[in-house]
Amino acid sequence: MDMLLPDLKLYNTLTRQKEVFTPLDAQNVRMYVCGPTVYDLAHIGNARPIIVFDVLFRLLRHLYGEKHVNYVRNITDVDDKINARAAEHGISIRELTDGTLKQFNEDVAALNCLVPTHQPRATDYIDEMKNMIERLVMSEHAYIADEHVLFSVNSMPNYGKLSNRSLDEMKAGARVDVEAYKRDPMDFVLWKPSTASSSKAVGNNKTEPGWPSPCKIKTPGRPGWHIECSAMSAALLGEEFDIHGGGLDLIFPHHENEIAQTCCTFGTSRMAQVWMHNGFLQMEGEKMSKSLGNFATIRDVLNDWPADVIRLTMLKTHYRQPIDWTVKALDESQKTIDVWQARSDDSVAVLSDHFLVALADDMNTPLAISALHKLDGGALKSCAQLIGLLRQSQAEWKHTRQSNTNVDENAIRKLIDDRLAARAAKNFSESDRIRDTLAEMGIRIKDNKDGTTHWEVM
RNA sequence: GGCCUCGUGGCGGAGUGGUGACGCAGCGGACUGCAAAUCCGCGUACCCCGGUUCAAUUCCGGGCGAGGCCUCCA
Repeated sequence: MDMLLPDLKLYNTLTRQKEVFTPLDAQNVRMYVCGPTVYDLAHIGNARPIIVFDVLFRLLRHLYGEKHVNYVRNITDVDDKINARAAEHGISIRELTDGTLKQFNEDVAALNCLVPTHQPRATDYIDEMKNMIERLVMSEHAYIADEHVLFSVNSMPNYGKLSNRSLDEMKAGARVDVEAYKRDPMDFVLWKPSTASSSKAVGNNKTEPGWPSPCKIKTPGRPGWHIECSAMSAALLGEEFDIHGGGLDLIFPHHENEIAQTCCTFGTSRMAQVWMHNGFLQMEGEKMSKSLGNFATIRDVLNDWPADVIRLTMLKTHYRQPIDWTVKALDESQKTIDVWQARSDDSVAVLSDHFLVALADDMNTPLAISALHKLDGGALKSCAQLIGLLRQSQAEWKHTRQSNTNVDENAIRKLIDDRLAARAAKNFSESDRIRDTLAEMGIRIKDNKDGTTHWEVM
């Protein structure tokens, strides 16, 4: 049993440096990561934070014990994009979000990600949100205007600390029209009114979702996006917790606003100790977008590549760096997994120090992977499994690989037998021709010393 | 315009104030009828210009280049 527990160091966006991580309570290490808005299939870029923080979840469980890590990844199921999409498809909002959430859970499970401790849905926390909003209004951090409730950024001296920008700078750079009811252009919405008329599909449960509003506002309304995460994290992890993660793009305004809401509601000086942000993914050197035609859902990618290949490709680049998602990189990863599958076994599990130390150093997965290349047997398997790789048996892996091509085992066997016969007759041109035929089918063969021939999917 | 990243060999990608990680590709060898796989062996890489230093790819300053955010995009 390996007893090495290296110091975990994490890069903190708040301080812009790597820091030794000390949980507020080692018996209950708490992490919150912003999850998907369930209006459509998640794309491969969405898979990056899912996988990155899954690795961190696994590492924390290793360091602090499985029962002592509390990981919350929320589901945003109230949002204008959802309303629009439901109307477009002529289905109810709940039908859309239920269906999309089911697909998301399937995709994430297929990527070998552990299920978080909690996966709260925003609509189950409306009361908590309203409660926070009322507290914020009472303490004059928020105000009511035109049936909206807005957070007053000027009420918070530290506003902008996470993204390191001052209110003056933000105003100078503002590029959007400001609604007249805002006291300050940077004030953001905590609650907004819902109107049936603003929806194109009136009736049949397709109007904007609405709940009784807080603060004696008569019109039913719905929460702003930022307040969801503040309410759910407080409800499930408390007023202060350890790690808050998400994509780089969420630093501003989403996380900045979460901090403002949470700290001003509870009178605390911080929401999370450590703020972590993953970099973005590009497709073959270009930004992924539907207009460029290089948009891929997790499902699309899973259709072409095994989960281990996708995970390894994600983890070959450090989580804070941009990734260029290419077929070439995926191909390389597949070769690597093939080799690792052949080299690993279920013998005694030993975690490599080099591997663990690399992982503990701000999740330096590229360095950890380089350590993996030097391992074999049970050590390779146990280390790889710590980051969610090599969880399939060799037989399962072989099956996974074969399922990517159309293999007809009988036909292959027949060709191999024919080739063996040709070789026995020293008819090498014929045996080479058969080998080429097999190669075209995506089958690679090896002649063993004992005269038999082994085949596998390329 | 403001804020924040980043520029390492053919490619991907770590790291370090002073013995050129690691993987892929490539080359040579063993093996093979020939291959494949495997094993062994091969690489004068650190954007440019200054500065600090005995010594800089690594620290500091400037420049050039790329990307992200400032729009409820992971």
